[in-house]
Amino acid sequence: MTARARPGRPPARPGASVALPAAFYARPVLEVAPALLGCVVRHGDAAGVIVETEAYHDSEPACHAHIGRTARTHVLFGPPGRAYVYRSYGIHALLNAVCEPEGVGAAVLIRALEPLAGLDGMRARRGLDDPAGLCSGPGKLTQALGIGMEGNATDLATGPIRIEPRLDGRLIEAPLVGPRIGITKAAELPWRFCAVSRSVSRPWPPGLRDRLGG
DNA sequence: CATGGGATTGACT
DNA sequence: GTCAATCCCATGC
Repeated sequence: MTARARPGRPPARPGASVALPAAFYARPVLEVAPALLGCVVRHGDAAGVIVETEAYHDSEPACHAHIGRTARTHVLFGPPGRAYVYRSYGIHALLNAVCEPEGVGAAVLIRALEPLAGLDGMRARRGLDDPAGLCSGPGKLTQALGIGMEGNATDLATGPIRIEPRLDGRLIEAPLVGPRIGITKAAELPWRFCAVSRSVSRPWPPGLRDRLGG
C-alpha cells in the first residue's frame, strides 16, 4: 500500500518535529527520569541523545522546590513539560524538564548527552574535539548546545529547546541506577539513571565500565 | 542591603 | 587528590 499525497492533505514529513507532549511529563518524576534516557534534546542545529538523568522532587531537600514557591522555583511548580534552567556556581546553566502535575515542584535534571547532530557547532562552543567530552556533564551539554538562562520556563514541545522521543532502532538497556551527583542533602537516594554510554558524566556508576567493554 | 552557598568544570599539585 | 572562577538568589540583619 502506497501513501499518496492529496490536495489539502500534505503527506507527513519524515523527520518532522515530534516533540514529547506535556502529558509525558505529567507523572511521577521517578518514572519520567529513566523514560527520558534515549530521547533527544535539540536546540538550533545541535542535538544529542539523553544518556544520564536525575530526579528531583519537592519532598526531598536536594530539590530547589523544597523551600516552596519563590521567584526562582516558580517554574518548578508550574505546568509539566517546561524547561527549568538555572545557573550553577555562577558559571554553568543546567537544564531540567519540569514534571508532575501543576502544583507539584519536580523536575528531571539532564546530566549528559551523546552528541547526535551539529557536532561542529558543539566543538566550537566547547573548544574541544573529543565527542565523548562534548556533552558528558550537565554544564557541558548546555554549553555544547548553546542553551542559556533565556531558555528558562520555555515550553519543551514548542519552544527553542525541544525534547523528542527515542530514535527508531535505538534500544536503551536497563538503566544503571545510583545516588545523585554533587549534592549534600538527601545524597543517599538512588535517583540517578544512566544508559550504557561513554558520554555519561564522572564518576561513572558501578558496572558501566564493564558493560562498555563487553 | 550584605552575605553565603551551591544539582560544576578545568587547571593544577 | 585540591582549588578557584563567578552569579543568582535565599536568608538575615
